[in-house]
Amino acid sequence: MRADALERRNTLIKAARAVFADRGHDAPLDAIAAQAGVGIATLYRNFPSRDDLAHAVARTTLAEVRELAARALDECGDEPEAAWRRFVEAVVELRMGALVPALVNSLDELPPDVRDTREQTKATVTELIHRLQGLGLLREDIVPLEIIMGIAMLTRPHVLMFEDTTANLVPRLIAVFLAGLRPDGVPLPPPILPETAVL
Amino acid sequence: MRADALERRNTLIKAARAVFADRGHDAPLDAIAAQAGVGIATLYRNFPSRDDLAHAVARTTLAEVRELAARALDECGDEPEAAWRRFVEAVVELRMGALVPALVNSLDELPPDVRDTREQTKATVTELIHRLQGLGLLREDIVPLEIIMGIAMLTRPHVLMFEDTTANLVPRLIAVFLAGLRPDGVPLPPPILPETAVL
DNA sequence: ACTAAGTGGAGGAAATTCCTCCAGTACTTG
DNA sequence: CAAGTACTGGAGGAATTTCCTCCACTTAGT
Repeated sequence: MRADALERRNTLIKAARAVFADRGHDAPLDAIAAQAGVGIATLYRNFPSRDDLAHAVARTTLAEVRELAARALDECGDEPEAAWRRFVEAVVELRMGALVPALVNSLDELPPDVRDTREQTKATVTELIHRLQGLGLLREDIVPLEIIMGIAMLTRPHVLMFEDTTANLVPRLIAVFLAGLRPDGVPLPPPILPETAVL
Repeated sequence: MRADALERRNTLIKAARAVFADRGHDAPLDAIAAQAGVGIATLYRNFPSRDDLAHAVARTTLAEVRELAARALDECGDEPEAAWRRFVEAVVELRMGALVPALVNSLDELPPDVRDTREQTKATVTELIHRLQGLGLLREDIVPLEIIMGIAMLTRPHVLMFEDTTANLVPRLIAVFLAGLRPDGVPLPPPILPETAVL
């Protein structure tokens, strides 16, 4: 594969993540090509179907989250509090909410490698959160999935996101959510474990 | 106006709220008519434009929220904690997230009566939250708008919402959010007040 | 400098959504 | 309970959006 072609391919994946996050999984593919500054044909050549593109987005994003969780685990020894904060900030930045439709719409026929990445990411994130629970930084009565889903929901696309006046809103809401995750909060009703989810 | 026609009109508004909440403000009007179990012509006769319908949804929903806040204020004397819980539960049930696009897309040319209802609702909700802050049940470093927006974001439509396995997720996330709203949580960064918002 | 890999975007096909029209249905009133 | 009129449903053509192929042209790599 030619070097410039590979670069364009990666640009497309990034653009797709942004557009899926902003306008949902049904966003016109033309918009993604435009966002990537690339012709529509280039998109179709790289990703014959919408699902191919969605899976590529899932693959890279999940890998990034895994990477972030692994780093946070490393840093847990020294400064667990800061490590957790940085991890959440980075995940917020990734706009994971964009992944939900891609992963859920076709959980059954998910390509094996995406499925694997998902499992690995899930394992690493779970380890991180259990570690933090052990350290008394996160409440015990919550499962990792719920935390990730909460972040995903709060960072999903939103009309107001494009307004300058509310640019500050999402971080604030995340902060409240994180405050609610601390162990000194009021107890939660017991969870029912979902099978199907982003992570 | 004939009695059955009025009833259909109300059914349409409820259906529109549900469909807007589930599929966004751009949902096809046919879907709303279908959800209401009514012909498309009936929808167009009652609401010539999409905005007319959206405004009707906003009008009734905002009025309902105001009603709920007023009731919660009444009950604050006896059992403020339970009053707050019931208020939030009811607002969650209303799927306020559906309103955001309707109110924001055209804040300028919002019909006067909707604008008025919005102001009144805003005032009552603000009073309720200030009261609860005074009672030490809610943290002081947050503005009413942020609370409502948090609930709206967490109750927005979501692919997973339709899965039985995750039916339990939203209440849990709301519970975490509420826990984060309690005054004993960690302090939040200072807010920047948004001008434009649901409430 | 040559060649094969790669590109953009025009534009017809396909799908979706809009919205009018009118023959027919069913409240209401007397 | 009959008459009249307010109201209904949904077919279907127009308008819009989205898809996706095709090919003349460009450019990276050797």
